[in-house]
Amino acid sequence: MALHDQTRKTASGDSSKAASGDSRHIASRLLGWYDAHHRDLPWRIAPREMARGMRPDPYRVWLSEVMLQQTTVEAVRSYFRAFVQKWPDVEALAAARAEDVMKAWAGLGYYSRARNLKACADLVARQGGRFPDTQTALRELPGIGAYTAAAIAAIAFDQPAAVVDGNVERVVSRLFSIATPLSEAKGDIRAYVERMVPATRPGDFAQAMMDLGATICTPRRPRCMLCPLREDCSATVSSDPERFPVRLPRGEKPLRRGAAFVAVRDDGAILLRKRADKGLLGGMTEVPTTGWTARIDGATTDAAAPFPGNWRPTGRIGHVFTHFALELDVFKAMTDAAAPAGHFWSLAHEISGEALPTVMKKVIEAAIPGATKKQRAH
DNA sequence: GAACCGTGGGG
DNA sequence: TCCCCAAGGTT
Repeated sequence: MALHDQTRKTASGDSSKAASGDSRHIASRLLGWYDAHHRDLPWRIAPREMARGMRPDPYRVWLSEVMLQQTTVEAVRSYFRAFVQKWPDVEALAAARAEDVMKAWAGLGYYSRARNLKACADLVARQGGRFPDTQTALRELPGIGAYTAAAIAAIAFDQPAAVVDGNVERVVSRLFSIATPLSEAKGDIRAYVERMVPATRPGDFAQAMMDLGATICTPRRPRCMLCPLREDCSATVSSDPERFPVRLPRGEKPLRRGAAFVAVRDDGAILLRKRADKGLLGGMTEVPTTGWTARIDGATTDAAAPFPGNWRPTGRIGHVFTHFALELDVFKAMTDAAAPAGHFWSLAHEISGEALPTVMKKVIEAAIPGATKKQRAH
């Protein structure tokens, strides 16, 4: 695969350090920065503790890495705390009910991660409770792809794996001013990283790259003046770092519409049902809705309501998913009917604990303000 | 390779 | 308000 021209540049006598591609130099400088400026994270063993021989718990590394897929550190913190408190090790998670795992994951998004997490825990527990320590073996577990396998191998098992995530892609594409679109440049970026990975402290190197991307080499307004790789970076020297990485323009998000039905019993219980295990919001709980392309007219509404009743409009909510936006007209009715097949009544004090994705909490809040908030005992 | 799959925060 | 996009994986 075609590496960029940094090798040639160096060989042809470019005396400046910029874009010199001195991989060893970059790694050691980055590790020095990491020792002083690393973030303190609940799943991380700090450099000083690593030096005293402490090692991260593979279970916690795995759990955090899955939670962190396409998700910010701040969003993950409270979920990670709750998970390790409920399920301290992989055997505990394997013993848990899948339904409870979905409930604990509710709100974090990308719910297939939760299903794969549970499936992975079941597998690992069945095989003795130890995670595999190689990239290849890790890669075969559900929910673990190229990135996560490399991250676990490096961080938990001290292996010199090339860990390439969005942060690393951004840092490297700036270091070498990679002008080809990111989708095409991934191979080159990986090759650069493979050369940079140090023989010692590969896990800290991986985390250092990601910390650098998250705190210094940010997508917008990078803090180049604070960057330990400033003198190695072609983007700060010769151009505008915000230009990299180059991304292709994305398409328009279509708008879908539908109606949602909040049936309320006299005691405040709400009628819910479980979604199919696969696809959008798979395995999560919802209130009954029409299809999400439906026209909002009387016929559609009556046909899709869970039962005939005095459905009254009570607002409209909007929600944006990865590849479409959704508007739901919310209808509400009081009833004392029995739950139709496939549905169940959730008592008022249970609603906050249900496996409700955010869009469904919005729907319920539109009909009954405060219904999804945790009740304070008094 | 491309589509699908959530949510929240920053600018 | 709107746009960007984050420690990606699966099909």
